[in-house]
Amino acid sequence: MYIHDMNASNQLFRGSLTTIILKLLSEQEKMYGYEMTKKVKELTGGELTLTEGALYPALHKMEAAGLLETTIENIGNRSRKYYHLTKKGNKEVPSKLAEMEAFFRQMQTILNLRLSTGK
Amino acid sequence: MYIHDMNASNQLFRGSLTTIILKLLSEQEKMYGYEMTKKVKELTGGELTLTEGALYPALHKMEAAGLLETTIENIGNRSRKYYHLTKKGNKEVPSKLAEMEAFFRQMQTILNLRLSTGK
DNA sequence: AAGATATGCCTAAGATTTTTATGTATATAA
DNA sequence: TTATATACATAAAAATCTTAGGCATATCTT
Repeated sequence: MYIHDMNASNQLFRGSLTTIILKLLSEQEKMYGYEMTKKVKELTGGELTLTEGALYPALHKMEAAGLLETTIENIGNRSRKYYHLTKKGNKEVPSKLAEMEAFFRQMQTILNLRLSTGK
Repeated sequence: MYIHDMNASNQLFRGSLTTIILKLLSEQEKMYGYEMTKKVKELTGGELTLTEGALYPALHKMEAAGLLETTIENIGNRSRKYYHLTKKGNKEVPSKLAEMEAFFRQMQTILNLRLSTGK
């Protein structure tokens, strides 16, 4: 993630997709792509959109990198490709989250933002 | 802006440079490029690096967009190009910060991160 | 005095990631 | 029947960053 430019407020930030995918799969065991897009929309009240054009290439890349594995399940005449973390993928979860957290702290410092501690 | 991928931890996040520049200049009236790189390094204890290769093109783009204006000052035999916010640039500060803040909140929701409220 | 580092600007090639626009197919709701 | 939802995917183009320079002056070390 470099510093750059965010445009529309309903989209995601360059540089966070891998971390989001790892996080989702660390909580849910297995998910399919379309499900992830819905999940992100749901979690953010529709404010963030994970587009399929960004998601699928990222999933394929992560699979090629050995972070994810897939299993196909057929629902009636349609099939879903479920992704789940490999051992390697699992190991990367905490470090990626820590990295992101560190980055956010730094950005808060620079921008002097106040994000609710909140629950 | 979309979700994507952060690599090295010492670099900046894609999509935040414009906001950082606006914020710095909203606090300091005028700054020159090199000074901004030092400021970011200082603010983050050396953890984030604003590279000149990313910064200068961004400054030029923002100037072309009418957000910034420049004045040259000569210090001995060397010159500095100071950037300052235009009226238009000034108006964009709060909305950009709000956008970034909203984005961070959403990411916290998804990633379940806890950033200290702090201070 | 020489050499290294710091200050200060800049660009260009390449890589990466995302946007936008499609394409295909099945299922369900209007 | 038509539109929307589900579900996968790719490809061209745009955007942004990394890396790697280049140039010039000033200061600090040895």
